[in-house]
Amino acid sequence: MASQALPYRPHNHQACVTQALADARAICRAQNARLTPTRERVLELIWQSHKPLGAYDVLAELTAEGQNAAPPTVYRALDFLQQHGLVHRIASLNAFIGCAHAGENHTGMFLICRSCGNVLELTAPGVSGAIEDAAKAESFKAEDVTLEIAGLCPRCQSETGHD
Amino acid sequence: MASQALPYRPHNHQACVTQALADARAICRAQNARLTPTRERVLELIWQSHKPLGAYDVLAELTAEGQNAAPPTVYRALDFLQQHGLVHRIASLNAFIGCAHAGENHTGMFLICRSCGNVLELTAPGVSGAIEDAAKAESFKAEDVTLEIAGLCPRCQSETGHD
DNA sequence: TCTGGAAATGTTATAATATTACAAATTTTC
DNA sequence: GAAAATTTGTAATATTATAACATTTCCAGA
Ligand SMILES: [Zn+2]
Ligand SMILES: [Zn+2]
Ligand SMILES: [Zn+2]
Ligand SMILES: [Zn+2]
Repeated sequence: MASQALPYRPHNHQACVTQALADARAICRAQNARLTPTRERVLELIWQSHKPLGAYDVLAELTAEGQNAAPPTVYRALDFLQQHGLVHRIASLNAFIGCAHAGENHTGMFLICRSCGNVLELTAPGVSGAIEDAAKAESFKAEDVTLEIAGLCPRCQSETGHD
Repeated sequence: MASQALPYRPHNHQACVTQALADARAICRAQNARLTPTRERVLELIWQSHKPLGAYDVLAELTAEGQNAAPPTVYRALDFLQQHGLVHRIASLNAFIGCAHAGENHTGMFLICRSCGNVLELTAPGVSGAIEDAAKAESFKAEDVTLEIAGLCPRCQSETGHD
């Protein structure tokens, strides 16, 4: 069996964060986009863990740090990060998570554990292909796909199984 | 080419509504669930068209009709209808639409036109299968799938093409 | 037909998420 | 350095959803 994906096992998460920030800087530089301090800090907060964070959770952190922040501060930063493919919004949770495939052209598919809250972002060509085919069969021009699967991650399945 | 799906062409929509209500009554009877007047009226309002309706749109209608309605009135009715598979919530729109496959065991896939607002609910076995495979590959136990495709419906594509 | 419990509804208040509008400051471009 | 564009500050408000508790309606069993 393949080793479990990152969110599902202990790992040096700081490495995830560092890598994500480095990627983000490179992507913004390449796109001539300004990763300002607030935007970068919001991205870092979003990457705090593999669990999605609500906009108002981000806001609370910024406020706690003494930043002069209001809802538009956060939503603007999140809009910027979304537009540059650095974070995703999870519609079924009204929350945001760092993109695990920033820079790659991809359709995110999210496995959301209802027990521990961790989210794994996948790129599944088979799924994307099947979706495109289904849309094409209806002559529908697909532009944006929201695909979110709620359930139990491997770790949480085994835990309940041991009760 | 196959004829276009219902939402995308003129049709006797009242027939859709009548059928949906008849199906709902049968399903509730079979499940020993009470399709009370408010619940039935909410379902009928949701079926008003093939465009999703917000909870507060429903509320406004009920109020206009002189019903003594508050947000919980609507959300309770919607919860009931969702639980019995009669309506779906579209997470990316915060809105609700009548289920086009009530009674069938299905995973809804929604094609949402960003221009006209119509939504087509599909059942695509190929897509469901691919999603299950992808989840299984991560040892993830999928329980609930949110699949919403935003784009342009056939009608709206041809209109923009003629500009 | 009474009656006790369950289910549904009424009512008020509030929580949680997101946007509008306009002013001020900063950065970039020329 | 001035004009233009972008970003940020600030206050108010819109939109979506839920909590909490009282009241009513329904229905099964006595
Ligand atoms: Zn991604
Ligand atoms: Zn889990
Ligand atoms: Zn359905
Ligand atoms: Zn359309």
